Amino acid sequence: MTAEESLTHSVSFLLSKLGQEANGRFADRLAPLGLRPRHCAVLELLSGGPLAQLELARVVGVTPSVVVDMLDELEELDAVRRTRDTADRRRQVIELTPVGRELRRQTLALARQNDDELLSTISATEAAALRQALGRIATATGLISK
Amino acid sequence: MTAEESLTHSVSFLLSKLGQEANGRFADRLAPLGLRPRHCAVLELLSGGPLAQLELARVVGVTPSVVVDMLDELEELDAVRRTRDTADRRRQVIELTPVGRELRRQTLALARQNDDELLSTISATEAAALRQALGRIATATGLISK
DNA sequence: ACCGTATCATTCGCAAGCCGAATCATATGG
DNA sequence: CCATATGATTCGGCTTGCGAATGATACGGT
Repeated sequence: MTAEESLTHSVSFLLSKLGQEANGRFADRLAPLGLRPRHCAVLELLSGGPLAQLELARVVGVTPSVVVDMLDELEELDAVRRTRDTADRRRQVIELTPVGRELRRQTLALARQNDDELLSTISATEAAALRQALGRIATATGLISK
Repeated sequence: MTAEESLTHSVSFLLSKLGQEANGRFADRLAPLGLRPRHCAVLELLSGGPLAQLELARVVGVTPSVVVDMLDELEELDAVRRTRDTADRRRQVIELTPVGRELRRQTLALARQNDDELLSTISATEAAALRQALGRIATATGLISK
């Protein structure tokens, strides 16, 4: 019963395992849309307004070259539009298209489904506590913006 | 305040992100020992007694070929010993060496350190709730054995 | 006792995902 | 007007995992 007796009961281990699991399931749900989890963060960010690629890279936490690939794929789906910034023609301003907005709406619904599935085995109060604790840690470690 | 308004507040997203973060930090702590997170699960399992490689693969949730690599690395560190099963000479019986036991002890300590760091930003009661919720979900989804 | 089939470990080549360095266009300051 | 900095892009490489062959050994049927 002593919670720390084994690695498999450490929060770090559980977090890592469950994180993979959650991500995998989410990926499965996303697949029919032609999206992968990492695209969702981009759609999410862009829903707040247009951004330059470097900003996107910084906030999402990946290399600029990765952003290029992701945007290529999103552009392929007509989800985003790249337009040169007229003020600074080096920058690409990335903007959500109506298709992109709709896709984002769907990813949110799928995320909720995924949550429901994952949390179905615990009580509502436990789920609420979990959500709160995760949110607090994520903000404290700077993983999510506000 | 409505928790589901954005993707970044879904449990799936937070779990995935924090899982990566926890894993990354754990990996950093492990690096000086010459280990990576995935090795820890193996050390942990073997601490319960010798196992065949296929069993290891099944429980850890990776391909047999991956187990070969991991064991090669652990053997390089003198942490495990491979011996042919005399009853069935196809099987390799994997056993922890004293070095392996010591390494496992250290990985546990590092996992605790990692937990403390991650949980330092939330209260003890929140941390307990988090640990409980994660454990429940992990067992329910069959991610950890008992 | 022998042969075909199944099983375990291992090797090998492959694909995905991400990074860092090099490149090109454009901007900015002296 | 030139030197330097910056944004996007391309390219090559590294890591990690998988799945398909391979080789050794076991096992069941005849």
